[in-house]
Amino acid sequence: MVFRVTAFDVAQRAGVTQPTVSRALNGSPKVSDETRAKVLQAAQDLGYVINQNATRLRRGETMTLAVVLIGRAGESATETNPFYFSLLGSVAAAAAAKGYNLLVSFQGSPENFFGQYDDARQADGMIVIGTTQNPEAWAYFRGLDRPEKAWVCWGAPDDDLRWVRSENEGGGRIAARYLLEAGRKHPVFIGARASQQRQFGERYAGFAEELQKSDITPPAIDVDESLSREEQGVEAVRALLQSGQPFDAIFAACDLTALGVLRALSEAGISVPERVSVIGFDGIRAGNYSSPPLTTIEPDFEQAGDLLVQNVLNRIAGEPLTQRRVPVQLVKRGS
Amino acid sequence: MVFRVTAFDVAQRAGVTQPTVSRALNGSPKVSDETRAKVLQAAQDLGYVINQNATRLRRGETMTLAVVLIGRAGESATETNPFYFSLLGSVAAAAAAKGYNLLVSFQGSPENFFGQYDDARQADGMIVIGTTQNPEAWAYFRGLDRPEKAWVCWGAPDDDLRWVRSENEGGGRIAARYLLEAGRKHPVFIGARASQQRQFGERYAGFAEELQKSDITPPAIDVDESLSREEQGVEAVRALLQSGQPFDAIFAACDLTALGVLRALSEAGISVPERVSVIGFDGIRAGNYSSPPLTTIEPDFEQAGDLLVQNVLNRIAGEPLTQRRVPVQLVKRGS
DNA sequence: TAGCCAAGTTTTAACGATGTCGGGTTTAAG
DNA sequence: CTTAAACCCGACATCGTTAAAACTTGGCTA
Repeated sequence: MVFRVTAFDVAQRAGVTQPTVSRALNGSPKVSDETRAKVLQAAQDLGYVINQNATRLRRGETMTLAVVLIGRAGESATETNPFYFSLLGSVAAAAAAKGYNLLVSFQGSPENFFGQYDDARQADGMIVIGTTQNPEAWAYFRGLDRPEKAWVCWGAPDDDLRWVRSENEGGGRIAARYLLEAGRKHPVFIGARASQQRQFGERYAGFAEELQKSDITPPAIDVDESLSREEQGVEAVRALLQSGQPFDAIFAACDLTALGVLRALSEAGISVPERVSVIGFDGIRAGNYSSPPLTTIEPDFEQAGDLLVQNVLNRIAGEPLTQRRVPVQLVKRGS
Repeated sequence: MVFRVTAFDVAQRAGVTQPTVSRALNGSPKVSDETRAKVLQAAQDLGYVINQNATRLRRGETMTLAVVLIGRAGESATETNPFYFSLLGSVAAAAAAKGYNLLVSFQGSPENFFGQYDDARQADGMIVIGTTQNPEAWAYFRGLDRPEKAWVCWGAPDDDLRWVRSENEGGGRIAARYLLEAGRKHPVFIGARASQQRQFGERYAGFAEELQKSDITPPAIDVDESLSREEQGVEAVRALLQSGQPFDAIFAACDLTALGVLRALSEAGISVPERVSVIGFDGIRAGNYSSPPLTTIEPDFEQAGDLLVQNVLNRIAGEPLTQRRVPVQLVKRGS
């Protein structure tokens, strides 16, 4: 067994009692500068590191947030969407800035999440990030609006959940203006608009609203939500081609779908962006490597992380959610 | 404050003492079936969930592993390489299977990692995943081979660190055979072979060894390690073209580099795979979306996670590392 | 000089679990 | 019928910290 230095050891060396060490190190005002200096010196000499478990037991808080990543049924979130990695990185940065640790889970049934993290006091709050393509996972969080439960989610299939989301309508409008400026006359939306994915509906709404100003009513190809996002793009393009309706631009509900769209168009011999413009939503890295590189609407990842963390901290403090919309911007690439 | 049920409450309801509750729930043989049933019933009635912090303080172990993700200096690991997301997902699955929680960090100086996680008893062991392009971060782990420190890393710039790696030489040989079978006569290796990235050197070694059997000595384009992996591919192709040496196949040290290679070749008007075959290493998702889709050597991610976790558990138990090589396989796509 | 206040400490008591020890019951052996 | 060995379970100590209460000082007021 390895020898560990406790606050008691520090106290002995500094010639004070152990609680004084605690107060000195925690910056309590009720300790003289002289004593504090002695304690700090002793702590440094001995290489003292606080035992977080003792603090947590005593204080009843963990300074830890749990992040639960939900992929499609039977699939890890890593396979479902690389977007989540960016989001996770941003959440990690925001949590670290606030002094919080991050516990992540890619596994387990949602029913157990609270037992494992919240009830067992492993985390003070919980951030849920996942695909709406896993409705069973979300079912649990629906109606879990009890005040003592501190959680916030990204996206969310329902408006009444505690979500943080992109400025989807604004993003849709940006996409519309971009396509109009590129001289497109027949834009089409592809995405699971009618599904549980509220964000997609919002994206379409902004898109349609903006185009309406130019007297264009963009058709929307609703897709089969049981397919992967990418396959959705492929299938939608096939359906679109078969329908025979004219189109010269596609706004895909998300980047993975847009990549599927690019593939399907390429296979059909339709050149992008010459004959058809394609724009996605999310700003995933793979969009850089497609041919042509994917133009997209990208949320401000840093703010996304900040808002998720800030809002869950609000919940922990018993306060309501504050800002919940993440601004987006157009990233022009080649499509 | 929210009411929480403790083992003491359960004990009262079951009509036993609190330590008996502990024994009953932990499956101690020293408790009668009858008593155990009473305790279990009481626990269920009250919705008892154990307080992990108390257990951890008492037991001195946390059942938690820390994962530290290291990106390029000033960059989050999420930006550096999407490969890490797959690895993280696999580690999470393996840890969950062993009953371990996962604490992740994308931040902080390596000097603080042990203080934060190991010394403060927030984690029993540590898994370091990161790019060799951040030498300062690795410097700390060098020489940190003290037996009481339980850590394992992916990749690693030095052979004497506690690493887990892909079957790099085997992968190099597979790449070589693949290119030979495709009828290629002038294969080239692109990658920071001479850098601190040991894995790249191994990939080249296997590649060269296998080609040697056909009396081919593949040239290697060593690249500037200060560039991103992708830029390395771009620059290497430019250098290659400028040198005027003939080539009809490229084995890139990693997928991001391969994607850079594809881009540079495309810009130079060289068709893939007609004039030049390209093969990468890592199996990142973005390789699916390039044009053409990237052929690559992919490690078995599940095993990668298992081995990282297993080896760090070995370290925790004071045992040596066991299997450390992750098998790889060829993923044929279009390049 | 008694009385009081404030500052700085020590004392004491948790937080919620686990492990050791020992005694009381029951069962089996003598 | 006694006695020893299992077998259970309760009492108590403990992990390392923080918070509240009690207690010293010294300085200042009345």
